[in-house]
Amino acid sequence: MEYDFREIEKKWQRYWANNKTFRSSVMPEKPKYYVLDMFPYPSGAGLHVGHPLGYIATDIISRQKRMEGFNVLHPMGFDAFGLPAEQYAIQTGQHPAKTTEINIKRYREQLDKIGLSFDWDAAVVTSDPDYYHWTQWVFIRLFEHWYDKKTDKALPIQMLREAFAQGGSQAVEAACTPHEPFTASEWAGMSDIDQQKTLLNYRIAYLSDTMVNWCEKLGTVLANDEVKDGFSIRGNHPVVQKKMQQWSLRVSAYAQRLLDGLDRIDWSEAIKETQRNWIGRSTGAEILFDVHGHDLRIQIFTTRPDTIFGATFMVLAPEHEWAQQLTTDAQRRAVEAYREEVAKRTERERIAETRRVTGVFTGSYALNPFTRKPIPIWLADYVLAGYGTGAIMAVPAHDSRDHAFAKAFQLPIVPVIEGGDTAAEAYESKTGKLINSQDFNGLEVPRAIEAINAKVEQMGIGKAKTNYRLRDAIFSRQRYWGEPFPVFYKDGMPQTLPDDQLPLVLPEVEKYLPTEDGQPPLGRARNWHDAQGNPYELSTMPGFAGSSAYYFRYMDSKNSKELVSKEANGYWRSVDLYVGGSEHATGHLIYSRFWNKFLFDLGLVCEDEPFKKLINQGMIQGRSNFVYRVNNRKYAEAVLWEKLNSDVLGFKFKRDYNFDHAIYTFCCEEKKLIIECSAGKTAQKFLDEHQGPLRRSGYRLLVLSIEEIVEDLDAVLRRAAVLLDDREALPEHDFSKASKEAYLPLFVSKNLVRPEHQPMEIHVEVSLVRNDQLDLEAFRHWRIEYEKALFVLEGGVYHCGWAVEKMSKSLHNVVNPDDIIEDFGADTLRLYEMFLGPLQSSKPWDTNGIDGVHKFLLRVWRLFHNAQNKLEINDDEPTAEEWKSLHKTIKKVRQDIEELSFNTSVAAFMICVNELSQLKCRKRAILDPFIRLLSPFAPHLAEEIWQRLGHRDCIAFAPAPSHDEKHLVESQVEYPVSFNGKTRFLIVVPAQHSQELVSELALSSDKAQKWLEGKTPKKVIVVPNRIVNIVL
RNA sequence: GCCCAGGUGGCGGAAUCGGUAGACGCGCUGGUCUCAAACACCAGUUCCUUCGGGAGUGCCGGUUCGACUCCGGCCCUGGGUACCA
Repeated sequence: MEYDFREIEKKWQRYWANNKTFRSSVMPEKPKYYVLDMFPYPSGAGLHVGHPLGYIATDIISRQKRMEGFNVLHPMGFDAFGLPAEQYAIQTGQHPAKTTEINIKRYREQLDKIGLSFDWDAAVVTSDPDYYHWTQWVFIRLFEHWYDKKTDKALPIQMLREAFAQGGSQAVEAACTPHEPFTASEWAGMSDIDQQKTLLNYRIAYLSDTMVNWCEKLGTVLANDEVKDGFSIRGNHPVVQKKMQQWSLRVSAYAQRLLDGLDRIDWSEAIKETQRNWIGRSTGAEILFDVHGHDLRIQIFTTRPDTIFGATFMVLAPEHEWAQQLTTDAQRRAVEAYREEVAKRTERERIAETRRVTGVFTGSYALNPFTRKPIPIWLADYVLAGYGTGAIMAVPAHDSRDHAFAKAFQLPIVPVIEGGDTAAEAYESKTGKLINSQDFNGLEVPRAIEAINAKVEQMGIGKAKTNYRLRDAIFSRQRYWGEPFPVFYKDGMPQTLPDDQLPLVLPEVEKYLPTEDGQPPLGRARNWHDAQGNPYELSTMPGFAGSSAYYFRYMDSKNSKELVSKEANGYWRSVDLYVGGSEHATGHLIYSRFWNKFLFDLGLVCEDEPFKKLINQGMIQGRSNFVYRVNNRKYAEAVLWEKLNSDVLGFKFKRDYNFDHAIYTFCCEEKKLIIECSAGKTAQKFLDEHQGPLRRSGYRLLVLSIEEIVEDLDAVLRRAAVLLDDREALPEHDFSKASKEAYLPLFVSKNLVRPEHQPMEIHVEVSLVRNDQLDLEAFRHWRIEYEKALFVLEGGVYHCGWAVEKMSKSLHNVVNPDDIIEDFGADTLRLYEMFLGPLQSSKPWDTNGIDGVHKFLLRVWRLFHNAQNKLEINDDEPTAEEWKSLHKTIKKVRQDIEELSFNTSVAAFMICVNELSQLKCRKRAILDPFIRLLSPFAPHLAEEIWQRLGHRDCIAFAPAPSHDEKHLVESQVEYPVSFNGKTRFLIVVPAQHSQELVSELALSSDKAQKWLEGKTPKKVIVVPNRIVNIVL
């Protein structure tokens, strides 16, 4: 083999590993570049070709940056805690650490084969105690801090204690769980336990009773981003709402900063928008409404205080704390029934019943603070307890949900903004003047909002308020395979472990299931308590715990004293380029920004955003292949009918011939011949029953087995022809052979399939198909039931159908990178993944196209080697043409790399190689920079050639070539000449010609005369170096 | 429903400060080489055509000397989100 990629790739992968070529360290004299891939969860299935897409892209960037003189940090690791390993452990008893280790090993092998320049010395594995030591350590800081709204940062709990001692709860403005206010003396009078309970309302990591997403099947709670449509994202199991004591992280405290930070980072607008929606900021007002006959004031939240005169009723969440008190005796039974019904309903049912309006009247009335008119108070589940104040003023005229509710329960609809037909539907637009609003009539909406807010504040019944949809993240999981909390309980109150006792290592358990009394699996661990016998927390941390600060550990992964040293963090700062899938938009990418900001507040890290630039690589979809299994009988009848009907036998046949209370498949009336198709087994029986009666009526009966029609249609037709020829001849029948193997699977090539064959589309393993042609032998061996399959071919081949679908085992379209590397090499795989299309867009994988890039690499090899496969290179001075080919490629490729447009840079390389091959260029001055330019894309090939060229250091750190404009200047310009915008011909003009001269040359050229048709042009436009357009 | 991304040959895709639409590759067709096949190499390949040319970047309209690119309206596909007041 002239280009022996197997040998070359093995050699250089070994070289890089042995020499630790890509090991990174702090080098203050060099500029840094930190490029990171979202680390994978090592699943049992291994990598398919879709996974390394982003890794290859970041590898090209890393290699390019190294050659540009940057000190590059390009690490990889494993997000190793997770449900699949634990589910597997439950099924098999195998320790999840064991399977995880095996899976990691396999991932590592697969990644190594691709030639990725990772610094494996910096690798982290989240399930490694040396790693989760720091996850636990950060958790303790989260527990030991609270969020101060005045300085807008996290502060130590000790400061909060001091503030409470001095001025009670009024002394601070903190992000906290709502609770009764207390004075300094009340604080001083609290027991230690009560003080601890109170502090939990403020801690950033806190324990509380909250409504959680409980997944019975997984036996654990899930965060909002782990649930979709009432089902768990992992495993698709039903999820219900349940109140439980759980750890949470006060992410909501950071809502505004998480929102503001988005404006300072270079992420795709789509992801930023998703995060903005998830954070869900809305500005409005909280307003108190008196309750008629009660000494209560209900606080509502609204974004439309301008519509307060249209508030004709009030709605509370069914779980609202005052729902009971507000219920009158007459309504009590109805209210209780409704509250029970709502509580029982699962999240899933609730979503399924969206748009079904339900609710119940409490019997009480609130007073509209402006009109003092009583308005009924209802309970309805379209108002959520967890948002705003859990209560709204309903304005049916200007809110569609309120409108639907008012319609359903015949409540009044009063328009207060002109411009809509509010009897029919809600007018939700914020344009128009106020009506029915006393003093505020005539004001435009924005002005009215200001005016009413001011009035509300003046009346002392409310104030402007901003709300966020973003909820605190539930942080405990009732599972085994996760980070243990560094927490023990004393007198029922949580306490964190001292730092010197970290890491708290995950204990062994004999079974990975919950205990008999419903405790999490850690309830099975022996001695799961501290030295004093205080029990440890039984929950473990969720998946996102380990991935929220991993990018800091890479900076200083061996540091056993700190999360990250000041020095390492100060040098690497934050990730310059982060690449991963967009599915993490609302999970990982929010949580890690939150952790980062928290660590920033504590002065532990120097940047408040972790990922400067983010790219979402598109999914690689699978390309499935199909075979078409047909109904044997339908197929046999169809092909036979096609022949009989096309008159090849010279007689007219009828189909579905009705005779003597029976329907026969085909009949030639003229010759009184009936042809019947029958499955082999039943053919003899059919013959015995029908032959006699038909003969008596003067008909002859030819029974054909389906098998013989399928196998040899011509022989069948010959037999029929004989019978048509000779009136007297009796058909012969021998079903002995056919009857044995009735209905062998029959597959018809794609273009021969007809709907009347009743085809079934069957996914076939894509490795059995090449260029959409089926390997029949391999297919027969694929499945035992296809061993004796019959095929109807086109031109000797079976053509498969295809479709683009998700790459998945069940669709048999998974392509393994190892196989591609075995057949074509890692450099070809790398190049082809990039060539497929833009990094960010989804595109189907099609192994068929890979020959193109492989041939390209072969041509590169031949550029340097002669027919004897010996390096052949000379030191001749390149021609202008050769210089130009090289330098335009350098310019294009380097610009494309900056823009992450790798598909076009591969195309540019191909063009360059085609040109240089054409020119038979073997000049060192051209090929030496060329191979350096190519090296980030095809590093193995480049290293090998680089070494053969006589270089002793490896190409990975050779200087990147840069282009020189002087080689790109043109002496001649080719102008397309168009008439009325339609291009007609080209003229070649010296580059220095003026526009007037170009215009004259265009008009005077021979070809122009034909298009001018003697007319004088109205106008001639010359765009320098671009185009000439003649307007007639 | 709302938000985002995207609709270009048989396929993946290229070209957007408006300036030759279809680069590059696959596939296909023809040719050279070969006993033959594979490989390799060369030529062709948007569609229609009366071989003059005409049409063409989801659809309709607009701006312009000129529109895949800008503007208005609509359709379709993919993704996200869903009673957040």
